[in-house]
Amino acid sequence: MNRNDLELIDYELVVLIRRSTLDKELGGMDRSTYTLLTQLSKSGGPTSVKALADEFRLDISTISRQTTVLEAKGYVQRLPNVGDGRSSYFQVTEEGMRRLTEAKNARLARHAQLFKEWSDEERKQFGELLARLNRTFVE
Amino acid sequence: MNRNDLELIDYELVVLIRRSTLDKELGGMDRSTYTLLTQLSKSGGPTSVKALADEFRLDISTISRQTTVLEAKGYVQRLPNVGDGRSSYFQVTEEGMRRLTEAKNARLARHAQLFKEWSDEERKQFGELLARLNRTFVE
DNA sequence: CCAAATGATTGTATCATACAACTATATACA
DNA sequence: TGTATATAGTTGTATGATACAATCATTTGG
Repeated sequence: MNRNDLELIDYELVVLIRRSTLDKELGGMDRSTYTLLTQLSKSGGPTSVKALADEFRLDISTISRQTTVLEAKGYVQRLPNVGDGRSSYFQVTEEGMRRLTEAKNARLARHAQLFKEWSDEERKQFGELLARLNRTFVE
Repeated sequence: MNRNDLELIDYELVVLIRRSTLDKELGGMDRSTYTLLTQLSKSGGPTSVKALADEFRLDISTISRQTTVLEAKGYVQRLPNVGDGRSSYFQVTEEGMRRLTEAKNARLARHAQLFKEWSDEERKQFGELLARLNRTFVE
């Protein structure tokens, strides 16, 4: 394994993370709202606080506060979990989906700009490599 | 431009950033220490608080506190700026370099593990694409 | 049936950050 | 040259995201 390649990846990941976390908003929506809504809209089934906490590797209390905010904004609604009275399920509301779509389009427009000099092949490959890295993290 | 490629990149970047920011430490060193030391060790010349703040796009006050911590730990030392009495320059100490090298090696070992299933070509390409993206951000 | 486990909420502490106020120094120009 | 303005840095204060602890309600297992 070529050490230089690893060093480059290491350094560029540090830079990327540092820069990216400076963006407090994603497409005009704060980061936690965007990621939670994205996750809720992608996850097939009903999703509890616990499930979100596991997915994001955040404390249950943190997710509990975030979902409370989302609920207050009307972006998600709470459904009773008939099988377990301690928890409930969240699902994205129509308003939430509308806002998420707006935010996502804003982000895509920005990314289209960022990647406009790249070839189709490069964009495709970059996305695939990122996905592969993320799937590896999970393990 | 293929919208699906952009969507994949968009989503995987969100996931990557979210996951990565959970790591409060990089190679046994907290994130700000690691990034500051890396920057100081890479930047050819003497580096002021202002220069670091510009580079990281953080407030001067934030960098001021971080450098104070690094100085207290003995990882950097302050040199007078003879041309300007308001500011001083920072440089990494031997101890700082030693600790940074340790941390970097720890990170590289972890990355070697993460990327062990990748081909040489994929690692090389991923590093290059990351670097390209980061250089584009700057503009 | 009761003890232990689990999901969620809320209180509290910590940390990274930005902004504001202030100090010291440098720069510009009248 | 002297003064007004700009700039670098530090410190005080506020905010937001987070973890941990305490607590409550409910579920599960012996």
